[in-house]
Amino acid sequence: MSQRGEQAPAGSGRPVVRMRDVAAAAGVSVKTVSNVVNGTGQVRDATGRRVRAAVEELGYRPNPLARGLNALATDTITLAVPGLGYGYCAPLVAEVFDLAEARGISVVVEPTGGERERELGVLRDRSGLCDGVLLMPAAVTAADLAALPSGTPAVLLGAHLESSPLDTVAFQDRAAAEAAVRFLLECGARRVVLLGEFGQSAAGAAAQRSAGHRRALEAAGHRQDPALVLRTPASSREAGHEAVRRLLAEGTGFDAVLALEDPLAHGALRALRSAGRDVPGQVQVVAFGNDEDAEYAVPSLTAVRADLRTMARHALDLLAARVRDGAGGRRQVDIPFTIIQRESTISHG
Amino acid sequence: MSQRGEQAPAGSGRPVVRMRDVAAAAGVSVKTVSNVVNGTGQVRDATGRRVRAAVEELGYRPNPLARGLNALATDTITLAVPGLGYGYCAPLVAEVFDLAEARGISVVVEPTGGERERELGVLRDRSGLCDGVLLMPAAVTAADLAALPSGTPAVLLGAHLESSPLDTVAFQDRAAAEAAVRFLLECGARRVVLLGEFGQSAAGAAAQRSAGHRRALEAAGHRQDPALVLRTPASSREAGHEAVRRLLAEGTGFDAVLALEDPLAHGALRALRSAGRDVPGQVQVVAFGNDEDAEYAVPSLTAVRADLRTMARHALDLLAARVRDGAGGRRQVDIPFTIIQRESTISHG
DNA sequence: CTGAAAGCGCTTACAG
DNA sequence: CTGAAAGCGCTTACAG
Repeated sequence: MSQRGEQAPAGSGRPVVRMRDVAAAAGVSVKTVSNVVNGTGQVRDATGRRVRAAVEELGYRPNPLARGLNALATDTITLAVPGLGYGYCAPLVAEVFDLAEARGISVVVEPTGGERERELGVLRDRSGLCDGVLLMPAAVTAADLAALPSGTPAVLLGAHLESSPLDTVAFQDRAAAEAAVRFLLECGARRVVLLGEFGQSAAGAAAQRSAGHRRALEAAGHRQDPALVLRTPASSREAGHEAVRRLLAEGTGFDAVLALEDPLAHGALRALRSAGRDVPGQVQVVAFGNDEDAEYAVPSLTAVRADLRTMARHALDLLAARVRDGAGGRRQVDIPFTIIQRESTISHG
Repeated sequence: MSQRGEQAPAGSGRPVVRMRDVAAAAGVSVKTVSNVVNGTGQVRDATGRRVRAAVEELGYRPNPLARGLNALATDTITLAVPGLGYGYCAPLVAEVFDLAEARGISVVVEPTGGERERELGVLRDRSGLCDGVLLMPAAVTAADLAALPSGTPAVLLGAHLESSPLDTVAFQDRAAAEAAVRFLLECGARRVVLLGEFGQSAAGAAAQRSAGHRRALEAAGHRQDPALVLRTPASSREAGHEAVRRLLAEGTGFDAVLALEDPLAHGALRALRSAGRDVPGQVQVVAFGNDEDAEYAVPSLTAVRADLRTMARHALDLLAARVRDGAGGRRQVDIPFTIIQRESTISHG
């Protein structure tokens, strides 16, 4: 006997209509209802109509939980990001939503706060709930990932974790930073401040970008002055503002700023303005980011922009392949970038 | 017989460890494992240890789908918003995540694109997948909601839908707009432009805010000049820029702008700057929003700010009560607001 | 084209 | 304190 009979669950006030109820109403078996609802098997026209009428009549909706329990597939993926407020998380999440929807899969966003334990937790615990995980790693290391029992299919988003076992879609961070600094040098800059938050991870995006900064300087016969590498406690506007304000107060000379995240650049602009420095006349500014704020900043910000939609598409493709084909050689996709020139740099050539 | 036996599902490479496997390994029944895993019932210390060891050993993780199927509760809520790029969606989603996590419930974000059909679809189809729905309505009407088979518990977020049957947490939009306009009048403004995107819905936030605008003007002995109500096609910076640019080109006189969304105000600022109008000297600007951009705009923006965290908290409380207690009188919570004075208005008193 | 049975992985009464 | 059975709502082979 059903433990609930025809009753709704206590307190919910929601009548539960089961496939069985529809079958009874239509005078067919549960299997036939299932066939009609899912378009599987063959169903006679008349039967189909009768079933659909009953579905309509009773307001039947299939229970995805029960369906998923059988399929061992949920048509759901988990997207784990530090948080919607971090860097390009929000726009990237939006792109993933968009593409996933077109493919008929749901997306569950799981914030990790950029904490190692929570990043690992997602990989460990979301198995049953979703077909795969898209993780934007902040604190987790390649060793952590290698130690994980190879569970849920997963794809890393954003940064390369060199020896990690997982598929990765990453920005060409080092190349992008290198290009940005080269660009600034061509614009006449000589002393380029690197402004950003550096995590522990030597493989993280910030480290890659820092390496690019150094290489571009060295290629041009300069060297990376440690005084010009500003490590901020966060990637906020406030952090950018404070770091540049302090640099100005110290009297350290510089003529350009490369900000690793958009908000830092906005803070830097404000500090420069307060100090009466002209941008781009005295100091040029370039920011990593995809932010529409960049266009509306004063002056508008020259930006190193990665194509988040392309990133989202590759990530979903890799994950789908992984879910379908299981383990196998690690795959890696690099996302290119473009420099969008705006008012914060001196146009040239 | 199990259809999978000891095999992993084809292609996934993921070994599935079931409760039954743990039970076998620990030499107990499935029920006992369940007791240990969930902390239900009584379990002897030694048994508990043995079970936990087996769990660890085999890397067992409970399947939440199966658990949910029984409980008819999923500890998951669906948060349906137009999209992360819309208005205050992203920060509100972030707040909901935060609070939900602390309560141990997962949040699935479902973008609706602000389309009526998709908004209704969420309410109809997410029943099995979650315990309740938080919906930020954009296109749906009270009549639509009334016509819905009373299914999933749901709470409306943001705007009041007067005769809707659902619980609501809303901003005091009309009162806020009224206060903002009154504030501008006290700052010496006389002709206050209302800049925003108005949906079809007469009950929407924009309509409420427009009503507040009118009432404040009338209370001060002015009247709402239709030429100063700018209906934008979107709530983007671009739309704000274009609308104000056109108003300036037409030569219509005005000395203040109340923007219904933050980005519109940024666009307006840019148009004013291009036209050489001093802000706040010639034109004062106030924006609805919670945006940290407002602080870093040039000039920084005076904002009407609602407390999104408070809104998120009330929404979760209402939904939890609804899930727990079922149908009953409709509840409604109003979220207050504050005006944050910054550089875009002339300080007074 | 349709049905009766077994199963997905877990929990909930019911017995001991 | 622990177990064997029935059930959650659906689907998947297997028969007809």
